[in-house]
Amino acid sequence: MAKKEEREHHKCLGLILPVSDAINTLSGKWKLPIIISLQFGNKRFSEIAKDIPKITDRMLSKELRDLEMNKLIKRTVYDTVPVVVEYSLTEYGESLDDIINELYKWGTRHRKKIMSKD
Amino acid sequence: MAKKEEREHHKCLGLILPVSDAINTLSGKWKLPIIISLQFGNKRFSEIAKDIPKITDRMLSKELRDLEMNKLIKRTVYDTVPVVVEYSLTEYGESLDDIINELYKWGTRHRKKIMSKD
DNA sequence: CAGTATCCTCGAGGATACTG
DNA sequence: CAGTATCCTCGAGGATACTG
Repeated sequence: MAKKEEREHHKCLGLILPVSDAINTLSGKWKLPIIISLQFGNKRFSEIAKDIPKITDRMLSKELRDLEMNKLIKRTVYDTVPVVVEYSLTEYGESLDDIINELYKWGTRHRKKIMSKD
Repeated sequence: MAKKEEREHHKCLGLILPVSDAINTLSGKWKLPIIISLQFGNKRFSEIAKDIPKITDRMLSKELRDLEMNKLIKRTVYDTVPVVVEYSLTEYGESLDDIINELYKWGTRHRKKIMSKD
């Protein structure tokens, strides 16, 4: 009967849609690396830049704005002389921890697999 | 002392590099949706296409080849008349389960957050 | 230090038509 | 059914120079 396939398809869609949402919000080379850098503490623009290999100022600036709009990080300007700008994870940004951990575990194994082969 | 920052930076890099590897291998709109579809059982080309909203034949074909090259899925041709082609997850592909689960959990919450706001 | 402005490349992804 | 071939768009991301 076709009923079963239909039910399966709906269960499948129920997984695909949220996963696609996550992919869209976290897409690109830099968003997760930036989050990871901030997991090690609040940081200033140039400190994040130093943490992430090959990122350009332009991309860092762009992605920080994007992450801030999505409430994943917070930008704080301290009214000192000279001005200090600090970025930090929001609680929402911290909730990415589990995803990052799983990506880390899988990526580590994958890296080994690739390295050993070629 | 600078020693501490250096150590922190290395720990940070140790996370960023494998995560970036994972991102590279799984990049794009379609790879994880395809994997998810195959988590529900072995499927034929057109069955996967039906599962995934908006994917085109061209992209499905391209991504299937890519996933096969990375040993995440397996393509089997049955020598029947007419020929039947079936795709399945490899064990390695199944190891993406945890990542997908975390993305699903986070994506579900994120979806709700977005929906309620605008 | 913390960015912005400008210009550019290239590849992901879509549209459409076709095939053994 | 299971794709391939061709053509095209657009935006992610890089390079470089500049600024309060």
